[in-house]
Amino acid sequence: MKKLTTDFYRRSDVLLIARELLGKILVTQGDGVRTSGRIVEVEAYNGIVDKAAHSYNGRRTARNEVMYAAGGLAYVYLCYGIHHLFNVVTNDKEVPHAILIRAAEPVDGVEEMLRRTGKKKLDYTLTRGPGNLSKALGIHTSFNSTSLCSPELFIGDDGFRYPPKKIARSPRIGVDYAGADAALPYRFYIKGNPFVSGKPK
DNA sequence: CTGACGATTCACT
DNA sequence: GTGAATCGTCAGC
Repeated sequence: MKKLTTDFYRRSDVLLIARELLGKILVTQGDGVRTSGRIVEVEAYNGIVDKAAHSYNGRRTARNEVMYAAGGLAYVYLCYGIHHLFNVVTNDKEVPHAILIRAAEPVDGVEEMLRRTGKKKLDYTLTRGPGNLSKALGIHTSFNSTSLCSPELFIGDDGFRYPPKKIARSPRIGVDYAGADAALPYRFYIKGNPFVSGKPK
């Protein structure tokens, strides 16, 4: 499996990168244990012109500072005081694009992921939804600003590709506050995959 | 310093 | 379908 390099992340089309992340493998590795999942659902956040993004209108704070870094870093933040949400920072320095990873299919370390989440057996809830995914992979805010080429956190390509007809797009989830931008079709997911959040369609 | 709230999830009606 | 959990962040005073 090849690690994606900074060239992959530092391109300008965040929608293209989001789509290409489908089928890639998100890996975390600590204490010698590897946990990973194949990405099946993502959402793009388009910099300063996207009202749903933390960086809307150039907003720049201690929390979202990493969105302004050059692509290839992780942006992790706490939502609702409970859930750690994992994003991939893309594009060049000073262009705050990011992609939220919303769901994956478990690949390695299922036992470890069950232990972290307190679940008894593998089912669709293990890595379905951004909060659950982060919990299963052990992602927390200390990963914020970490390089996605790190040994303990990276995204790999094992050559697997979903057929284009399996890829669907839709408006993003949970961004109703964003007015007209809430309707933008910036969510990409694998049709029919049980780990994809939201209602099957 | 204070108060409002969120790129969510889960239990319960 | 509805509401609670839970706390860091941020705007405003």
